[in-house]
Amino acid sequence: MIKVWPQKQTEWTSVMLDLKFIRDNLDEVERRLGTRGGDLDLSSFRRLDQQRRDLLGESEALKAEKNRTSSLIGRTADKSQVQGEIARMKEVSARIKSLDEDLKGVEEELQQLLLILPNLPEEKCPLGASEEDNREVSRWGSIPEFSFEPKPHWDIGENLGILDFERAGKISGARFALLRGEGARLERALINFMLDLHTGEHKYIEILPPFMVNRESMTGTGQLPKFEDDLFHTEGMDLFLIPTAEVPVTNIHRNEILASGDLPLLYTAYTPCFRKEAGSHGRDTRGLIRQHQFNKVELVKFTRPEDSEAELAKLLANAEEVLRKLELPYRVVDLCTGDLGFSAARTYDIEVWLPAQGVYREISSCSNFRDFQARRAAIRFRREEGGRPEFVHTLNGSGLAVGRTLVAILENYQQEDGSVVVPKALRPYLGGAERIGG
RNA sequence: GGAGAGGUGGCCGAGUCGGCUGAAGGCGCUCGCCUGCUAAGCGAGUGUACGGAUUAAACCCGUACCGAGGGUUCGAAUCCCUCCCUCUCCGCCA
Repeated sequence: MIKVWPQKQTEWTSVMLDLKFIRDNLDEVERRLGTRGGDLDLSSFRRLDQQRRDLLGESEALKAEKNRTSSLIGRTADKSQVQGEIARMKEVSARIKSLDEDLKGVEEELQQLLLILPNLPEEKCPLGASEEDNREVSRWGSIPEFSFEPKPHWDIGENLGILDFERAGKISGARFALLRGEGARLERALINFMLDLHTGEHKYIEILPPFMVNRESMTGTGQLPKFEDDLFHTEGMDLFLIPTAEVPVTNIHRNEILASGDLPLLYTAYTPCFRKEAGSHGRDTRGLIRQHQFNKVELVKFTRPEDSEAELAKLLANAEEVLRKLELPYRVVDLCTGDLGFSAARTYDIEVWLPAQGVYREISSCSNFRDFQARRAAIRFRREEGGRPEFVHTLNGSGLAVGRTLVAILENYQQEDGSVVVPKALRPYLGGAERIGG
């Protein structure tokens, strides 16, 4: 059904948007990418693209001549008759070599340019510069009322002896946490609860992928080359710690051609995630919200192009279902063009209510990448046997960020006596316990 | 870490002292024929990317691709160099 790993490298021309599409729609591409804000310079594209095609044309014409003449030389028994041809071909070969060197330079320049171009936002995305302009699309659940001053989760957790930031700091440093006893068990319960829900009710296939990946995988999903600074890199082996399961799971089918009948393909994976959080100094310094290492259950889909929009809605609903079952209040926002991630064409964030801060905080991000990652990673499918390969659409979303879910439970279910009630849906995963502490 | 073997099309598998091999042969698959049905049999077809041409796609023309990159040569799957990967044995290890 599904083919195994081919060895072929991704064609460099498939690094972003269709080369022909950019060429033919330069103004539209410029306009739509412009809605993301920031600097955008496509002026060199036209020049490089034209140079490339000129060089390619000249080089290939000479190669055609070389092939013809060499074949003639091969068929001539008496080589003395073709000494002139041989001498001429020697010069043609030198010319080809020179052209190809120029071509290689131009293509590398073009590739550099294309690899750092983000995806085109969908036309339906709200226009805007920052998260201020995101559009709220729904709210669910009722915000809990407290007869006392609700505490932040770090106080609740430390008081219960289930969260230990101080010792984590000693062991590793800032932005690390240690879970203990019922805290550790709660985290593990959440992972199992989420995986069971997505594999059982939502029919995703469970994956346990490698947590370290190579450069090609990181480039395929769009983390590289632009965001290397955010990634942990291993010494000596050129491997990166994954910042999300999206990377290894989407790359499962890199350089593959799937059958139409395989789609949509649904995967879910629990992994730890590792992020440098460079550039976020001073933000969320307390608590579990922003860590160098955190757990996440991810949902990944491969779909046919015409299905991806509907599949994004389902993916979002699948992620929302986790919060509904846990009875945690949340809202969904439609990210504006300026707040979209590099690879995403459309993104819905789910934000859970955190009483101590009195705000909604992101707990899931569900995106449609359309063919952006599929191009970079060469993930294709055939509509029918013998048909031309087309790019699939890829999607993914958190289902959910486990640490932040634990935060939400501690804060929303906290009691005046310092104990925390366990959501009903989670009790079977905690030996039936109804409460932590107290 | 040490020793050895190998990487060819969807798969298996040939490639002679470099030349007409995108690549024999087989299998699979698709279409057609034949046959009460099935099986067998017969015939044809069956990679991808880029560029050109085209209103556009297909067809067509050209180029490239036999793990990757470089070299020798008029010409390389075939010769040389470097790297990567896989397998087997030994060692080490959860």
